[in-house]
Amino acid sequence: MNIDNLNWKILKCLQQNARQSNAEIGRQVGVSSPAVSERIKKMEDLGVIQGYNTLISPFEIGYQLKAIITMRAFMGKLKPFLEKVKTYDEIVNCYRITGDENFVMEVVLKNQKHLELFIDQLIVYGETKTQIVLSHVVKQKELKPII
Amino acid sequence: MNIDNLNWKILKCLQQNARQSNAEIGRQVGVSSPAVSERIKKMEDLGVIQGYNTLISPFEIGYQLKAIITMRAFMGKLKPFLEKVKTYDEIVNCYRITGDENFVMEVVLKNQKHLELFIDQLIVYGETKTQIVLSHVVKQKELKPII
DNA sequence: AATGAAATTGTATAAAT
DNA sequence: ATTTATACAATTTCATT
Repeated sequence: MNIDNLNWKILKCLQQNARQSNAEIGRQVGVSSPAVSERIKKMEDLGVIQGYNTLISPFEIGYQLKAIITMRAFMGKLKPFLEKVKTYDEIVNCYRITGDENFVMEVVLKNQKHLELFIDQLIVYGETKTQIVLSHVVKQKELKPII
Repeated sequence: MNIDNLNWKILKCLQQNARQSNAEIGRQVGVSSPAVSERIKKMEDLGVIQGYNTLISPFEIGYQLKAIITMRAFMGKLKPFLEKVKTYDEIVNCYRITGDENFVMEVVLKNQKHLELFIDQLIVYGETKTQIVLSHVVKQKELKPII
């Protein structure tokens, strides 16, 4: 899809605050609200916009620990893990990657005990490496047009 | 903050689609729209809700590559990198982590050449390890209440 | 802390350019 | 593809419980 300047402005608004009204976006980008509405709908239909999320502070709702867990699946366990991975509430994001390791996951946990129990579940599928998150230095940075 | 059952239901709705109206959420959870509005506002003020994002497909807008880059900062380069990291448009997320390595980043890139140029910028600050993302197996999974 | 009602604002649709 | 007009829906504010 060719994303023109106006669509980029709309995407910028939506990335900053997805809950803004179309009328408010229209005011910021200089078109009417039906124009905004139609362009957003088209970008949704074409898969440019994949959804609207709410960012929740894991800490505030009781998840005291965040970790990055990298996993190298055991022989024959990659496919079973691909099925299982969707069922873990702890895994917020999981990427399949190239290299020695097969998966990198962003996980949220209540405490150390929860981490231990969670790793115990993973080691059925592969060898894991756990890195505890100290801080979120760059958070869901907005995507910009490619020059 | 103590998040009661009703707030959890509201958060569930907002996580599924942040652009739903308060009236629509109210219908789903069984309260009036001013009640939804007030509870959302309180959760925003208390930092439980940190914002509303739009999920954009990097591929559709011309970022053909996604990578996970892990970095071990050189002596004396950790603090300078903490300043610099916010300025890179390629870095969508960056976590500071425990262990041998200091940062793990999720980056979006146009192509291989862009990746090469980007890594050239990073190696001023530290030693990097790049893992190319093959697929996004679990995508921004919704946070659930802790039992 | 939630509701109901009134005023304001936003959305959706259709007709026109 | 966008605007304007219009009918309908949602939001905000506030009095009430």
